[in-house]
Amino acid sequence: MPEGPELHLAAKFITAIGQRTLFGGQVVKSAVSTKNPDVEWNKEVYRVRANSRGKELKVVVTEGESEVKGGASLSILFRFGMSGSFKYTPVSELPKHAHLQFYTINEPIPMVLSFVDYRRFGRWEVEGEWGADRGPDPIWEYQAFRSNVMENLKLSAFNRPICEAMLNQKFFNGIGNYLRAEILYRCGVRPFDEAREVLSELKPFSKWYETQVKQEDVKNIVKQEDVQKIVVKQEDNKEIVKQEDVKENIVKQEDVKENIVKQEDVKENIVKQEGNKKSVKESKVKPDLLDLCHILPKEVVGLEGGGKGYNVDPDANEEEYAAFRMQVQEIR
DNA sequence: CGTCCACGTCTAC
DNA sequence: TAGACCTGGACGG
Repeated sequence: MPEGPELHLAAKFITAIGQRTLFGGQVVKSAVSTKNPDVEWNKEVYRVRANSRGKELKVVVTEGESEVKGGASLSILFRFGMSGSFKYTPVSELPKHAHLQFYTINEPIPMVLSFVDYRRFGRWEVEGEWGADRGPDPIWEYQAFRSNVMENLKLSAFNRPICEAMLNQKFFNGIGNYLRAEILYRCGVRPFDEAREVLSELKPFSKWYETQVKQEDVKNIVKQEDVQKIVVKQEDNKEIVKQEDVKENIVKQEDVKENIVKQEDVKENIVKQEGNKKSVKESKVKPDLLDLCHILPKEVVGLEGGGKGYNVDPDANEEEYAAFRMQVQEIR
């Protein structure tokens, strides 16, 4: 499933668990996982935490009950492929396709944190570094992300339709098939316009982001957008997002100047254009395509847009944590 | 039963 | 720039 936001949620999930839970023993690899390396790690007690960058996630294990200077540690870099996820379950309910397993100690019930990946397209590398061929994270390194695109528009990577260029992880690390479709849809850019042409029109520094930083008004802008944005359910989402649909439906556009997108077959998902124009006027600063590469993933993660999403507050109390754990034993 | 489809890379021609 | 790499769910006959 995983695009940038899901990797980020997975990292938060792992870290939240790691703050409460002691792990111990070996890191176990499933017998069927032959392409991925063994993880040489066997400590009586260790901690886990994780962080993510685009479509990569790093798990760090450190020896002992608390992180001590000079203590042994090891990091594992994951790419999730099409179906990777982390799950936290009782050992007695070890998920099918759990290809790498971290076992707890001292929990009421023995628990296991697993990298689950039924298609096995996912990869991990021991002590792997962030992919040198992958760009900055649009959520957490927005300025760097934007410059990386704007300063490289001359490259042949931008010689292609914007919808293809947006899957290039060298520039759009964390953007996948679903996000690129949603982003294009939201900013009314025709998917098959040349990337260079679309992007050359943008400012090197985001007007939207400047406004965001300066004024605390931002919330209002975001709110306004939220009000008339249609929350597309995952199922409906798939409808729009299929490549074929993109081709067939988004290609027809009439009033380019006003960014009016006519999508004919995407019945349930048409945002009324009137509403759109209105919002553009009211909010003055309309997020551009690159802004949306920042905003949309952020919304998915639940940092914006009304407190939806998993509440993985590391400082939550035990009760909240228990509830959270029951609710979300899986984050993709 | 069968065919198609899936939030992603990889590498071989 | 096609396949290859995988499992399994949805849906058709």
